[in-house]
Amino acid sequence: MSPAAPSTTRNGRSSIQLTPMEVPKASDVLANELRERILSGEYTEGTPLPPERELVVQTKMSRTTVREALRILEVQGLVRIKAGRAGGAFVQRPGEKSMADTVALLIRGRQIRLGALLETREAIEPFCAQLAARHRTDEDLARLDAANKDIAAAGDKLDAFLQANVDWHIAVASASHNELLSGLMISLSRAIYAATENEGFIDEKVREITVKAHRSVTKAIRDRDPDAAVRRMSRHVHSYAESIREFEERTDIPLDQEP
Amino acid sequence: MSPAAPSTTRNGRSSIQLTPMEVPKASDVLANELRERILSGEYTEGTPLPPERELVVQTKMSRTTVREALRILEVQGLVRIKAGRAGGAFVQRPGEKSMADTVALLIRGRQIRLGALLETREAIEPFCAQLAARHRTDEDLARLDAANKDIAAAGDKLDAFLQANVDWHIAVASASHNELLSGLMISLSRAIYAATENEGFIDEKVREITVKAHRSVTKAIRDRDPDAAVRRMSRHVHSYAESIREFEERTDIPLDQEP
DNA sequence: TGGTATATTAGGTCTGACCGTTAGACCAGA
DNA sequence: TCTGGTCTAACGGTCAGACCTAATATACCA
Repeated sequence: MSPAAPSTTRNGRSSIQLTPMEVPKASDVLANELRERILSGEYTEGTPLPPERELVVQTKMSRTTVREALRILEVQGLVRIKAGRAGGAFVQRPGEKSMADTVALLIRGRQIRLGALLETREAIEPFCAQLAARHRTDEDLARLDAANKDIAAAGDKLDAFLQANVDWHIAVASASHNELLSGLMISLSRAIYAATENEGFIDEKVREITVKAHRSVTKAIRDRDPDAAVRRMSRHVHSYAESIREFEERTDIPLDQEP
Repeated sequence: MSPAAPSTTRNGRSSIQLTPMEVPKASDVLANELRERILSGEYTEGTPLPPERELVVQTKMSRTTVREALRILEVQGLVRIKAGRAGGAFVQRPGEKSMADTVALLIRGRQIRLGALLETREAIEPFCAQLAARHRTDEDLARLDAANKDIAAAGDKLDAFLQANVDWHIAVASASHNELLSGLMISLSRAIYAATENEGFIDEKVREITVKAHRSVTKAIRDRDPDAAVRRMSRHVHSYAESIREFEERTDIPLDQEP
């Protein structure tokens, strides 16, 4: 007797079950192959892939297909494509940029509230500060100090203030020496920047408080005091978020509100 | 006299200054146009874009160009392309999936340490639990309970245990009702799952502790007790991370270590 | 030596054709 | 009435070949 003979239903039919099958497209096959080689480290950063016409010869695929595969990798941030002689597809490791782009798409596409962005920052950034206090280098400190200087020098120029503000937050994230966290923070910072740049709530007082808070967190990081860093950063981002929330209530113009 | 007449240099040439200009590719132009329309909500989810050949007529571009534009949007998760009759490009909002894919690429591409993943989870998840305790619905609770049931029923089947584990963590994230945070957690959970599924450190004791911890966090969420939720979750993910770190030291096989 | 033409090599775009898959309608046999 | 076969139209997927455009290497000339 066969060990696993398919049983039969009332129709007398075999009850073999199949799952929906996927038939990959040629361009996907090539893209996957190349992606695997890039991620495995077989091609190091900056290595040029063969020219399109050469890939056509090697793969026996049409140029259309080859180009689609390259376009996929380009959008995923795995290659950078240059035109002209000595051009071609150059291997690139995905960086904060592709991450930030995806986050930006998610935020716009899902109409994520500004409040949710601020909440997320409240979750991540204190921890970043803690790690920064543990792992900071002198170079990290220099960047923090530079940002503090810029933000003090910004005066009442909103652009300069916001830019220096973002720079400082990114410097903290970088000092954590956790690339994933810093990538997230960079994405978040950009998104919050974009969402607040046209807001009128940043007045003299907000700027003053921000400068002070940044300095005190910077000091904790300089002194390698993780507890103080996490506490002060937590307080800072929380109060910043609160003042934005208050401002939104006050002005009664809730933007990006969920339906 | 003309108000802004360009001065002339010794060459007799006009001294008009131009900044470096970018010449976008045709496919990018179309992709940007369509992306803008999708994100602005002009096309709602599920609406089909015109067929490729129709876009060719409308845009006066070649089919090659149109297809490249659609491919870009597909990779960015903004459309889903189906072949066959009544096929075409259907509008899609970017979701956790595209986020998770990008995170996965970043992790592999940058060779991010498992330790960094665990750190990141330690940063995010306690905050998720806190929000979950505040905003949970009964539906959220049902999912948590279901995951708890599955994890208890998993016995010593590693697959089932890990899957139920991930389900529970995702359920917590969803209960926070912050789509950005939950998207991040889903990406993270998948990555940690992928990095630990072949590890032998999950023994009887680890499973037991995990089940208990999940239950206690679930209770805090059920009781709408944010403080307890954040405290217990923090303790749970921290001790989990610690035991992985210990295991890695013990087995002395540091994987994905930075150079 | 230094600028300038020219050739070469790459990607970017276009055309037109054909293939493969799918939904739907219709028909024929059990 | 169910089941399967067949046909057609409407899609995306793939292909081959051509030409355009940009960037650069290189030879050339003042």
